[in-house]
Amino acid sequence: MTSGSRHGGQHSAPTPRVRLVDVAREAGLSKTTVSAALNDTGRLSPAVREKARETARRMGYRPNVTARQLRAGRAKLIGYVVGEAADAPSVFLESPYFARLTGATAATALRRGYALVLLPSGSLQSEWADLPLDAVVVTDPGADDRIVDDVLAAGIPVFSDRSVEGRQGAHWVDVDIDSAVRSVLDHFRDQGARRPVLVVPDSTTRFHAEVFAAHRGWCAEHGLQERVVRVGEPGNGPVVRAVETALAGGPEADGETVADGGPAAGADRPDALLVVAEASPPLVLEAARRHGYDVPGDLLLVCVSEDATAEHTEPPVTTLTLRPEAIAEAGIDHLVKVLEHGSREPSGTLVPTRLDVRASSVRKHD
Amino acid sequence: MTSGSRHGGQHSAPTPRVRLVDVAREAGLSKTTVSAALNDTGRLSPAVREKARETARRMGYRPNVTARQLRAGRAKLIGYVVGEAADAPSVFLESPYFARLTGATAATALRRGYALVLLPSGSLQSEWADLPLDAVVVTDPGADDRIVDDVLAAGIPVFSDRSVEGRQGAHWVDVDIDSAVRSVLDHFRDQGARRPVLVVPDSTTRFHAEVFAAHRGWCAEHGLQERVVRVGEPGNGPVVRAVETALAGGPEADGETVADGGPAAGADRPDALLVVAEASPPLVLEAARRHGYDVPGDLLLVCVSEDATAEHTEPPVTTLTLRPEAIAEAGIDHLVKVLEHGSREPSGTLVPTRLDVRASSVRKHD
DNA sequence: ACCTTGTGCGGGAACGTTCCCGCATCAATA
DNA sequence: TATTGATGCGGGAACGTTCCCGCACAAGGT
Repeated sequence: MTSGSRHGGQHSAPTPRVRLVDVAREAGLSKTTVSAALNDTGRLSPAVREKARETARRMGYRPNVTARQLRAGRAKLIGYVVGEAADAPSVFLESPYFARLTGATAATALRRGYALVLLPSGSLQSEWADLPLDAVVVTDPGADDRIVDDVLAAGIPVFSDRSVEGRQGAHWVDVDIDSAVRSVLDHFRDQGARRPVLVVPDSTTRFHAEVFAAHRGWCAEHGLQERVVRVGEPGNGPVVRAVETALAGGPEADGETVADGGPAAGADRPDALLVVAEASPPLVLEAARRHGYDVPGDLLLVCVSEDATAEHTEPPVTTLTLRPEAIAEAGIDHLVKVLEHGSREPSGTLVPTRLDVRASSVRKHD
Repeated sequence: MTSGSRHGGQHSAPTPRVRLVDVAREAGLSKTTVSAALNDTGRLSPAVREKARETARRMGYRPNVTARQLRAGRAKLIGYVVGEAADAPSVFLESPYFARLTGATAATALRRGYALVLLPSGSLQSEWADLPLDAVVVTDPGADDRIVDDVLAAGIPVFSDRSVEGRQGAHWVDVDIDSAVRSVLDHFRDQGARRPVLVVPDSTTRFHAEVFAAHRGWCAEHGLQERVVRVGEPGNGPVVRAVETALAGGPEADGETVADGGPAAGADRPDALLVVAEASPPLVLEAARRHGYDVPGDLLLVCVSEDATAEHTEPPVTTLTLRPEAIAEAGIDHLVKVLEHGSREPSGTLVPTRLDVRASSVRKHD
């Protein structure tokens, strides 16, 4: 047992990786000294320090991260799950919002020294059970989602949205969707619209429930009829059909339901449309045109979307961005604070949105 | 030093986690026995096995994954990088192709017992250096990309596309884009098109180079003029402008260049369009309409895209899908084979594509 | 009666690192 | 010359697990 094939020799000793002791022996030093030299700690003479470093470099030494982690007690790993739609496995990334949120979260985490492990929605706990996760980020958990409970039960801190507020070991960052919805409705009103209609998914997500509530509140305060079309399932098809329902008249088949007074035809046609469901702006625009609307002449349009196509349509579509990058940064910052400074406060952060006003929601001056 | 606050006591001993020895002591057994009981190995009497399990359950024992990994020598962790566009940090997920590929890779890997760590493009090696990665998956590395070299130099196996073929420690899975491009051109020809034009990014990616080569080969074999418009940068804006260049006539400003004989106006107008650059199908369709084309009357259209909006346009757009799920599965299967069965073969796998023919590329029968 | 075989469990090393010490050595001071 | 203090380096434990052994004891055969 000299160099190759240590433990239970496989067949051809893939790469008898060089350890700290190997470097130490080669350099005629102790592993303690070499460790100190490489980590720039301890009291060492410059000569010895350089000798250790040079030897390590020459031998191609790379520290064993796992051993380090064991010593340190933390793996600097964060799990990342998107709740909701556990039935539609791993399609979540197709949504521009989640795509950008995911990318930004990974990048921010890495800059703070943490790596993000992608956990597809609906992952069994047996699958992430043997990952040394320091925390788990759960974005948009469904109301009946098991994942949050499972992770908390495993003793792992959870970072999610406001729906986990108050639970032991759970922290949250959320978007200020109440103000956002109100600001869009205000914008519609400023532009002269009096019959705005809202298209929103009929999901168990806290986010969508809050959109609905904010809209209801605003309508009540302004004495306006509440016009809502709810979309049964995600995807461009259902959303486009819901938009058509909203624009054409009464409720139709296919999962959509109309709450309270639905939009009516004729003189009562809607004059503004707020689409909160994730849908491609060009498709929404096309649907409006098919139903004889001129945007923004007859209909003001705002989509809650991160879809970049919005600025390339004719007219460009006004979007309300949730600023996923800002959410990611706020979330990771909060996480690091809790994990490293033992911040016991289960407080949360509210991130503001931004309305990018484009031609689709600005009334023409004629 | 009894239970709480072992090493250098922090301030309030967050959670003095229960270890194997704690369970053992509590149950009046040895750690060896408890370990065997929980892992269902060794020779134990049913009574003892159950006692150990019950005690562990009662005490809320959860094994330390890091220690396990140290013993096992592998962390079952795979890095995942998207090369190219290191300048546009972490936007890659917005492309439906990469989004689906990423999701599918994560899901497949997890099913095989590996977890995926998301490494934003342009990550410094100092950032992933202290991750216990068993392998790194690099999708679409740019020709001058440092990442592949860095990872290989770190002694970590790389799984990428065919561009890494032949390099020590590198393995590949690629898409059969040559056949794919030819099949689309054949399809155009079958539908009566004689002046197809190709829109392709001007990138250093192997994929795009191969698209260009396949097109050139097919044109030469069929004695057709080679019509190509290259797109300088990614994004819907540039691609749409490139499409307009292709449809309108000669080369224009804004980064596009026309190789060889560019598409001409008048009677020589193109009658088929193959867009390989990632772009929103509705936007491409709209651009064609703006230039007076009827699709598929005057112009057959095929997009290489995973964008789900393609089936919701009017007419629906024919797409060539690279089948990201299939690529992911082939890649991970190959990876597991190499990592676990020590398969030294640096061979690769070629995954076939699929053409989803829709109305946009089928000539009307009149 | 002894030797063998098998079963049930525990001791201890190993995985590779970090870090707390302790022991030399040497300069500076009494 | 003896005492202190600082400096430079190494020994060994610890992190929490798995797994190779070895030991005790019981049962079966001669």
